[in-house]
Amino acid sequence: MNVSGLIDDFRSSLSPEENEVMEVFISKMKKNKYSKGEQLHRAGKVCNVLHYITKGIIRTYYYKDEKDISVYFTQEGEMVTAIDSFIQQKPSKYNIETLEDTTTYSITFDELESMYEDHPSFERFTRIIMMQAYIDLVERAESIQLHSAMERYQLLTERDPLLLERVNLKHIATFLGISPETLSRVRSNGST
Amino acid sequence: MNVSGLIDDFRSSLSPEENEVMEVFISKMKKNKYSKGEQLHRAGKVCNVLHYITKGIIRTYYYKDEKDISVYFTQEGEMVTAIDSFIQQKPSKYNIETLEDTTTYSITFDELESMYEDHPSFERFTRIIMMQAYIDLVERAESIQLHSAMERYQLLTERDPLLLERVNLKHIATFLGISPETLSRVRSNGST
DNA sequence: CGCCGAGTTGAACTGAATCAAGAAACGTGG
DNA sequence: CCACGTTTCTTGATTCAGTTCAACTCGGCG
Repeated sequence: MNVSGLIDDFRSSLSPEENEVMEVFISKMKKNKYSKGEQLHRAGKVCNVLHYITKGIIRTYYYKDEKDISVYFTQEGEMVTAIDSFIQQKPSKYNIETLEDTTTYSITFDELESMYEDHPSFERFTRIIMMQAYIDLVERAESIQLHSAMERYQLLTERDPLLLERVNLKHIATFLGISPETLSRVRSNGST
Repeated sequence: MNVSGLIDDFRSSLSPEENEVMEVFISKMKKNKYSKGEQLHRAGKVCNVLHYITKGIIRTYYYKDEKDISVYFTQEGEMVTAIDSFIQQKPSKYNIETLEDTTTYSITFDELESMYEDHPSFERFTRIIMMQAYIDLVERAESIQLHSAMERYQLLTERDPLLLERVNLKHIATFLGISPETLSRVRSNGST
């Protein structure tokens, strides 16, 4: 899960009483600091924490036949959790690690559930986030299905040029669904 | 958007007062009948209708470089809308058509919004649907990224063998992200 | 009976993976 | 701050899965 802009964007669209609910939400969040290379979540475990990143960058990945496949990169202003596990509270297939020193604010699954109980209007927050996340994912799925390695790389450079500075190319490669060698060639050829 | 089982599954997990909200929801839905080949939505228009299918099958597709690409097939017990448009009320890139004579129950975007207003707990309905849809889509995106044409075809035959009986192979092919020729070969080779 | 779309089959071609080797960058300890 | 080993990235040669183009088959349906 990986939603842009989110909290600020969301809050600006809120009514006063909704904003109050958001205050409660934010007050429940706990600050965390992680150093580069730290593991936030391991595959096989149940993930019950949702992180909002204020500094740093986090990689979500898993193993497919021994090979490490990157699924998303989550940066400042975005949220990350092992989504498969968090939603259903079942063991996750994903690993989550920091790629830089990172600061997050986190909330647990239980706290979130109790938010829904106490403040039904808070469901709206998650609904809107999920919808946006869904649309982003549709775009990603289609980009993999329909675009060549070259096109996918170019789309990424347009959408998030900074990411290439922050993340190893081998991770970018698996994220794009291509081999590191192909990514290298795509980058040196440039135009075609 | 394409969620399995949904209304029945969902209702069985509801508390009495939640079930009441669902009654309101259902009472707002309007029955529709379409014949085979009818167009439910056209790309470029804003889609403000959500359909729940009780009979028939519907194909969502769009054009990429003149080519018709199938995105999903929605069957009985599932919901369909031009998701990109419905969520944000912007013009859609998708077309939606029936592949058989089809019966649906539909609700408009405005009615749904007013449901949220009047019954905040209804947000939960959409939240849970979106989450499930999200997880399904993640699986689909990964299947395209990581599996060969053969594997994708086999996954589909396991997950939904009936679909192959109801849908032209050329549509199955674009849905799987392969050419009709490759699909044909995959089907005749069988094992490998 | 002949047409038409759907599906199959064959041959040539191509984008990307794989395998292998070398170059560059990185970081850790002395 | 340099030296060394490790990891990351590039480059080349080969191979392969899947596309494209083209011809052909089959099953309706006017």
